[in-house]
Amino acid sequence: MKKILDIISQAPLFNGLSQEQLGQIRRIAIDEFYDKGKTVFLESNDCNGFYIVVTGKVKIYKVSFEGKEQILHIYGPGNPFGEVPVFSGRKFPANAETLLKSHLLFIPRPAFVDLISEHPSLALNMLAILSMRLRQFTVQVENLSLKEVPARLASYLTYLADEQATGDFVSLTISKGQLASLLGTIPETLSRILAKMSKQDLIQVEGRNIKLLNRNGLEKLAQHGKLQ
Amino acid sequence: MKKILDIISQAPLFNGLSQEQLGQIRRIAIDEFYDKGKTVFLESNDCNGFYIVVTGKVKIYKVSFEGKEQILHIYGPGNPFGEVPVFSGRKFPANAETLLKSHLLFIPRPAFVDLISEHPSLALNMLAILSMRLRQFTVQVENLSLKEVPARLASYLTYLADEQATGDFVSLTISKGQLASLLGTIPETLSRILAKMSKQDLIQVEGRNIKLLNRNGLEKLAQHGKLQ
DNA sequence: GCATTACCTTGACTTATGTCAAAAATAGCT
DNA sequence: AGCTATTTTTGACATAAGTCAAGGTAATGC
Repeated sequence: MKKILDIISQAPLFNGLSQEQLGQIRRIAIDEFYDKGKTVFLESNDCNGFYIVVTGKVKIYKVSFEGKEQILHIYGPGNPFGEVPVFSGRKFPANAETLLKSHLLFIPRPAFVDLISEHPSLALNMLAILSMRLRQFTVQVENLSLKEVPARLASYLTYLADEQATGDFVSLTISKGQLASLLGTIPETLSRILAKMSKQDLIQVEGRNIKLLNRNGLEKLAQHGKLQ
Repeated sequence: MKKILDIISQAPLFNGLSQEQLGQIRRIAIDEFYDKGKTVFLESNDCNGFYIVVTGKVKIYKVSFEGKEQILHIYGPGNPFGEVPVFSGRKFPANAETLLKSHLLFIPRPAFVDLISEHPSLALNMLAILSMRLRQFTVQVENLSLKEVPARLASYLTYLADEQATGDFVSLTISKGQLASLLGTIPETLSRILAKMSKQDLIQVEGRNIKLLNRNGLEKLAQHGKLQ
């Protein structure tokens, strides 16, 4: 119980709220527990609230008619998701599924809209979160439309290295198949490109652990490089 | 002067605001006038406010290292743009350029943040707008990653027909080159696909005017069809 | 009205990436 | 550990869409 309040108190969405206000949030939130690989919602579902990840991991994704999947986001502890229909009405824009056993909080729409109307800083926090997501989407569209798969991969690897702050060692937190889906490609293509990048001594792959051997080369590739 | 207040009073962002509040907005807004084809901002620029289109048209776009352009949005009268850095800080996520001679309002960040803190409905309006944009981005990512160009085009044409509510006649409001950029392709490819769709009696093209001859076929193509 | 520019179309060619199939490696389970 | 299921890799092949280049059409300005 204490742990939950810890996590939500550190979430950017609740940044700057008082203990009293956090208590209000906790009181309207409903706990939901999911096993790995379970659907949280589908894009056809109606929505009357949004979710926050307490523990675990959730992917937000679209699927084509032919069955190809594109991951839009992967969210971990502290991240809210499914808020779009709270403010714009209508259905969810995509599907959500757990990647791990997960504990989620469900925040019902009406109670949250009341809260946000009372607390301007909550509204500003939510505006900041949605703005960050718009920013991420512009990067994703840019990557999909203007860059080839090797550049997207290089970009992801250097991003991960920065995030994990573990020097030139990176460890994937998702399977390579899921990474392919996140990068907008398929496992076969990703596998081939990892092999090529290894052959050119840009990286060294051992399962999910990847060592970046030539950070500079990767960054160039991420911007505009070709892989021969 | 009266006309400007008319336009901003009808913008979804200012939905439900009183005359007094609209007057406040007008007072903090700064008029800017641009010729066709002028840069409003670049993604490297710092931001201390956002814009609203009064008249004209603005494209928001990214450019690859090789010079290929991807349009993210096209905004007309009443639409705000460039709000992302107002709430998330940092630089603009993309570039903005006028497609027509345009009259814009620039809303300085500090004054707007004050207003939004005072008026919860303004905050909720902005949340609704950002949510709609996130929704549009999920569609754009889906289109780029999971659909081929013919499907994207068919999707755009049926969308336009619905929006223009002019039966099966559609008229492009942008050049075919810009349309190619919006769909994430190049003019040559778009031209070929328009020719193919004409040959299959799906559409009939005369300059920027397109007649949809087989709405059902186009809708099927938009979902999962192949064009032979 | 004509010239200049921008826009659009068509053709021949290249290439990145997807498809299908099968083998290899890894992870998970009893 | 040993077996199964999943994930990953590799190969041969197909194809959508990009590149380069040239010609045609439409629009704009003097």
